[in-house]
Amino acid sequence: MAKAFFITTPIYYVNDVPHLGHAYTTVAADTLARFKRLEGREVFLLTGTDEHGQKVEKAAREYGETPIQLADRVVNRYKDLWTRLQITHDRFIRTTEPHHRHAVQAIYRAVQANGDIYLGEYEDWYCTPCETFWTEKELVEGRCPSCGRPVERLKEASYFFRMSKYEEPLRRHIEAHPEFIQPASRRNEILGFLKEGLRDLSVSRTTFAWGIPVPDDPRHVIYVWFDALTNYLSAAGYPDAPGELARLWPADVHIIGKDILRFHAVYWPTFLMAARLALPEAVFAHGWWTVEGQKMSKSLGNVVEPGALVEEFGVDAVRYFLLREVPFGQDGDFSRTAFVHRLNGELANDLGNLLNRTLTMVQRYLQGRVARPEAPGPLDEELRDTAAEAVRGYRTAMAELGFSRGLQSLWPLVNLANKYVDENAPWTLAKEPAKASRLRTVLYHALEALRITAICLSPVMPGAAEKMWQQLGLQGSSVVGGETLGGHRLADAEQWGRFPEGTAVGRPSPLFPRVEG
RNA sequence: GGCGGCGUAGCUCAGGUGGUUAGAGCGGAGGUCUCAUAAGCCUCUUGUCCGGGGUUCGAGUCCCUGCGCCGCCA
Repeated sequence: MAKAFFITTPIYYVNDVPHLGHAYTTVAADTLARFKRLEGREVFLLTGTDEHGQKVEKAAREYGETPIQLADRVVNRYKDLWTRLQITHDRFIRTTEPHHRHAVQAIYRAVQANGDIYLGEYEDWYCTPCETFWTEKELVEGRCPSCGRPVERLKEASYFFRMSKYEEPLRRHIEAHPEFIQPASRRNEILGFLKEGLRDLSVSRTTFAWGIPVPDDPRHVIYVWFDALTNYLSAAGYPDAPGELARLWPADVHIIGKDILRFHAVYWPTFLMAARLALPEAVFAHGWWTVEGQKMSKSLGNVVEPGALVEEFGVDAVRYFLLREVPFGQDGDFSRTAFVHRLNGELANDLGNLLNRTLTMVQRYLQGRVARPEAPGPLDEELRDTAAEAVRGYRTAMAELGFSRGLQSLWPLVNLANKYVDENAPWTLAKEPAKASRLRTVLYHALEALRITAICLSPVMPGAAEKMWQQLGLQGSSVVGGETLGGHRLADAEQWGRFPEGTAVGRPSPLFPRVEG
């Protein structure tokens, strides 16, 4: 069976309330998945939740629930949001699944069998009331960052992973594979981190119980990152479904936020090396959103709730803004004015209005019927060539996860189509019977630009693309559900002149109504 | 403190290996069409390219230095 294009999001901490950052990562991953399907690839998109750890244990106690009861209840916050954001994941994994537990213990044993696990002592700052170890860096003025009380130096028995052994192999791998850590600035950071030397890593804890027991020593729970990262393998069929594993692993890209880069670019690959498993092709760390210029935080009360945005502006505008506003990999700012500008300027005025005016003219001047174009003149050829260039730029950018560049490369086509309509003035042609053939040609080409644009936009704005498709009178599809438009592929956007003659276009209806600032 | 990066029009940013009048989008000013979501289209607007020094026939682009900002690490 052919290798599927395997994309992952992180698994999100089940007890967190989903915010803009979660939505961003997942929308980006979904867009890449849809783009790859549009290219004709078989895709596997994985997301899920991280459900172990002390915080869940503690929260459950406060609610008078068991940890799994809590997880079962709050996991729906993510599932519901992904439905609203039209995420087309193939699998939603939870680390509390028995299969995952089995996989984590299996990879632990594999690492152990390789001689890379040993018993040692973990020492750090400990807060007794919170039953939590903190690193020097996490302390706030030398006190517990959670409760503010004094901490003490404490040791506990812990199993260690011989990560230091893999410092050099990892460095060589990163140097030999420039695409392994993206963007390049993050790659440099990791190389810098490696330069200071890798220490062995504590991979078990005894201070809490809610986790996966260490095989043969159940007093210890496996370190949360060892547990969490393994989801990428357990969801892919490791260790008991070798056929599925071969179809999926290695992952083509782990899409993550920059805050968890080190776990993915250092810990994870060294775990895999020790378990004698292939490394993922790439880890792509995106940036962070501020809100109205300020850091998002609970205390500031400015946490953006993605569901509310979708409610107010629609899922397509939200997805578009997130991917268009900021080059993927860089930090960005989410502001209401910026959002409204993008929505009104690019989606309503440029794109939506182009669809609307074109369809109105086809209805009015051609009785809604798409007719065969005559031989192309210079203006027609310019539009055709611009379309080809737009799709080319789009395709290149999207394949590199350059979502913003990908969308940007489409707009010269949208803008030229508007200009093309103005220059050819169908409303004037319509007054002269002798120009009937030219009139049909001009409207045909305007529709053709819209057809191509709809195909290219479908990974980013599935719902809007589908509405465009329907208004254009083209054959039905279920883009929102993850299908491509009418089964159309990117190849269909690369060919000019495929709009079927005789099509009866639909009634125009504003695609993106303008909103008030 | 160590390593890395950045500082270009009001705003956000492009500007491989140095070469004629430094660009885009947004914003702002004016004009124009009427098919359209008070949309579209056209024209125009401004830059000590952070400061200083240097290399060069020639530097936004290379080197040194100062200032400011950011990231990773400690």
